[in-house]
Amino acid sequence: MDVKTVCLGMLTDGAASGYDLKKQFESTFGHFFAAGYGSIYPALSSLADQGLVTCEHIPQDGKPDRKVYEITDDGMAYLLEALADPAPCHKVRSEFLATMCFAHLMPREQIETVLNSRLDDVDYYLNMISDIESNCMQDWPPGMKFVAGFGRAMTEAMKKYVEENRHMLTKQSESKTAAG
Amino acid sequence: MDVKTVCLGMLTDGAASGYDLKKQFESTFGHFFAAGYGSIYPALSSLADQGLVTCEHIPQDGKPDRKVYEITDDGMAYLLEALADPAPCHKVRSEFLATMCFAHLMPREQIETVLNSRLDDVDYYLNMISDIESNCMQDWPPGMKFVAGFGRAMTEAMKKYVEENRHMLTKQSESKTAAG
DNA sequence: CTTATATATATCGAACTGATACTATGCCTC
DNA sequence: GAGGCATAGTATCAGTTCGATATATATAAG
Repeated sequence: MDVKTVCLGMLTDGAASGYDLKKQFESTFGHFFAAGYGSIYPALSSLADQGLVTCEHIPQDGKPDRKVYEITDDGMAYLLEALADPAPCHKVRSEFLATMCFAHLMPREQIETVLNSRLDDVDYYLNMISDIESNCMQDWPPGMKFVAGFGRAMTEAMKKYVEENRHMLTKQSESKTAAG
Repeated sequence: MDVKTVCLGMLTDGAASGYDLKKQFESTFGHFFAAGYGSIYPALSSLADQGLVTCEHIPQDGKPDRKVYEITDDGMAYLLEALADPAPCHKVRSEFLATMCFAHLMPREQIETVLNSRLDDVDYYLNMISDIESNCMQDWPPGMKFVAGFGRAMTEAMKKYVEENRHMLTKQSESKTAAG
């Protein structure tokens, strides 16, 4: 399940351009699967080369052509095959936790800053997920509801844990006294 | 905070080889920051080139030399600078959730398989974290305790959510009837 | 009149992933 | 005692992905 396959899946909801997909990655998919132009455009080109999508060039005044991609029958078959993976992974890559492993090497104030920025990020995601849940939920399949709820549950668990356990990292005795 | 910096951080706990670090990535760090040989060895070479670590070749019978790396004063300074990032990220990349977005395109049985494999994975991580907490916690700085607890809290939240909400995805009406 | 934002494309180097290769010892099993 | 697997130890490589940047124009805000 790479960016290519996820783009293909997004196209089951209707034809779209790379720009459209990017917006969806930023809003709906952003909290569990990020992708930038550097992944999306090559993915769409490759899908078109393989005949899994068709591409219609729609000219526009001044702006570059809009390239609108649509999934084909072959593309649908390919997608269903990809969805048959019995054990799709769920990976976390956390520079935050990596940093906190070395909290004993950091001054207390720096630790507080990092923890606060994490909580800011949590609020950002909770807002994003609220938007998903309130604005667009009607037209979406039940899977999206499950995924949004998952994001909310995990993000709230993160908030709770950080708030309740941050004191572990900021007991005076630990900061700036690596040698003592 | 890339693999290089994390390796450097690990070396603050004592000199180690690439092989040693890999074992630590698999056990202690695995649940939030994965890295394979393809990242670790180039990272250590690069750190040595920059003078952030020293490398001692220890010959062995039959086996290749053990290359034991040790952090230098420059390396320590570099690490402290890297730790000063005020907003280190925490990213999720979930093929699992991406798959569940398209659950309405999958037969019910396939969805069940995916959910069960997720719960197996959850148990695997809970065991890993229990090992961390019971075996090695004494000698470790408070940051590691925080990080292990974080992993436990998040993994338990995931388990709870999946168990309580999986029914959303497997109502008969939704499976195999994308056209109906 | 300048700056920012939105629309829309595309590329590139650096980083990372996952698999594989190579060598040697030891242990288990058929 | 031959084959397979685990452990110890190194290393590389193709394919993906990330993050930043470039190009071009319209429109809104200051």
